[in-house]
Amino acid sequence: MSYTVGKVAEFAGVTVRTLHHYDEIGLLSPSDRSRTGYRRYDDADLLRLQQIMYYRELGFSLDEIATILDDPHADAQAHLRRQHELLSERITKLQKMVYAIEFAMEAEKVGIQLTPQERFEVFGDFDPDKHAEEAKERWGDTEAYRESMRRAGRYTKEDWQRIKDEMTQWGERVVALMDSGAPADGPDAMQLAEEHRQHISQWYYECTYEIHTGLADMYLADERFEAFYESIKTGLARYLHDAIHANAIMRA
Amino acid sequence: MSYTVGKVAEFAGVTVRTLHHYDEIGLLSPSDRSRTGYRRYDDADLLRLQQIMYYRELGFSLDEIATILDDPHADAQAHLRRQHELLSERITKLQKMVYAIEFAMEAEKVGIQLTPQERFEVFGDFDPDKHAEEAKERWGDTEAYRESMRRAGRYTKEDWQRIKDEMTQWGERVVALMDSGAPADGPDAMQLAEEHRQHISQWYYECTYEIHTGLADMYLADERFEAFYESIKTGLARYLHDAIHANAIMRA
DNA sequence: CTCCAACCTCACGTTACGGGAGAGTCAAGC
DNA sequence: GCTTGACTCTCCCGTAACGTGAGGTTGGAG
Repeated sequence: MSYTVGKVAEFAGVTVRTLHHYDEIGLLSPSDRSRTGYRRYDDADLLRLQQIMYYRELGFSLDEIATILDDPHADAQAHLRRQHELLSERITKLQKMVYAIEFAMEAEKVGIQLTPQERFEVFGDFDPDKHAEEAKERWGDTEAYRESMRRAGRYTKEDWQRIKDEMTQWGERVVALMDSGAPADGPDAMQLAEEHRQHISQWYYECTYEIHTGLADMYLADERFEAFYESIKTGLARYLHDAIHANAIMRA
Repeated sequence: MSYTVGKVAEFAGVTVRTLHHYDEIGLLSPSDRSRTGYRRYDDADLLRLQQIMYYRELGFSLDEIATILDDPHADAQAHLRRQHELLSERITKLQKMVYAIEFAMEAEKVGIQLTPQERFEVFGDFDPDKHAEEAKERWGDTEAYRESMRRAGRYTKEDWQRIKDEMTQWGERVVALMDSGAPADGPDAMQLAEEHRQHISQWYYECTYEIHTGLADMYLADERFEAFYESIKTGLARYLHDAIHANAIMRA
């Protein structure tokens, strides 16, 4: 079975020009041509293209990919194994970025100032990246964008005042509850934790139980957050942490 | 507090040239200059740079980033929320790719032929990507690379024969165990599951319990794998699945 | 036999910088 | 106060990985 450029381009999700380019630079030359000069790709070519796309996704230049793929010591399995490893690392890195974002969101909410170094910590050791179509189409005037903008992003000053007030009140209630000696995993504390989660979901972003416990961990693990909550009341950071966890476990 | 290009470049992990470029195209112009013409970046500039880098990581062009960041309707929180969402989607996509790789590795091992469409399914809707330094440095002659190459990638024909034999033997023992009526979550089945995992770890790639259960799920969920194992013996796919899961639960 | 879609080969344009030239600037040490 | 090495400035040309036609050929459905 052999395929034309158009077909290959179609199910590989690249343009015909890209395939022409790969042919030009010798990265992927179709193993055959029709007598009229049409490119004909066979299954082996497709396998190579697949490898190319994975490595490209992982940020290698076409030159590097050529060297990698033409290494006689590495077979298909070795490539897959390698790609698996690199992908996993990349996911870990992106997860760190997600954490950093959650941190920044929370920091901004309570007004903690980040130093420039802190802002860029997560960018420690990588370079640009592309996402293209999907992201492009999403931004602009898609439904998802309007939805997210509808939910937040343009509150009035009064809204912000209300949000702050709500939060302040909530804080007072937590402190009062702590003073009353109620346990952090009791029903009242859990109720307050749930309110906190819903407050975030309503005004900021959808806060799942997972994200919420992530925040709770942050309150304890990060000295800036800990200092912030401890300055309100001694033991508050841990109390919040425990209440949020108890709540998440019960409801999830 | 204000910073020079060099400082900013340093803790943002970009080159000075990049910052010059962003200034040229008006994406990020330092809010001040010294009387001798030196660029001076303040905290607001850094915040903007941080946003730029996140969006860049997410694959937006500099043009698009400019439009996005200059949207008066979106504040810092809105950007963070949006970035969080996009990052999560991206992670999901990469996880799908990891799954696809695991699938391809397993398929190649047992000799299942993939159609071109199947090969590219995961590339459905995105474009190039870069990873740069980290990946570049890793490839070539780093310790990690040599390590992985040492472990696999250049077996002799005899090695391959041994691997195949080992696998065949193992398969026969599983079938025999099934015939004997032993339960899939019994100690013998679990032992065979563990051997399977170690076989993969030894010859192919490090197969964690998590990956192993992923494979088990694949045996049931994917009709090609199911057909493959069912053709050996009816009920084998599920038997393997259950044994691997039982083993993973016990040992983990 | 006729189309139109798909293919071909140039060939110039674009994005996001890299890298160097040539010249001015800053701060630490003598 | 002077040197000197690291840092900065503004051109400006180079590169990678394609995008985007221009102008011409082919192939298969009707």
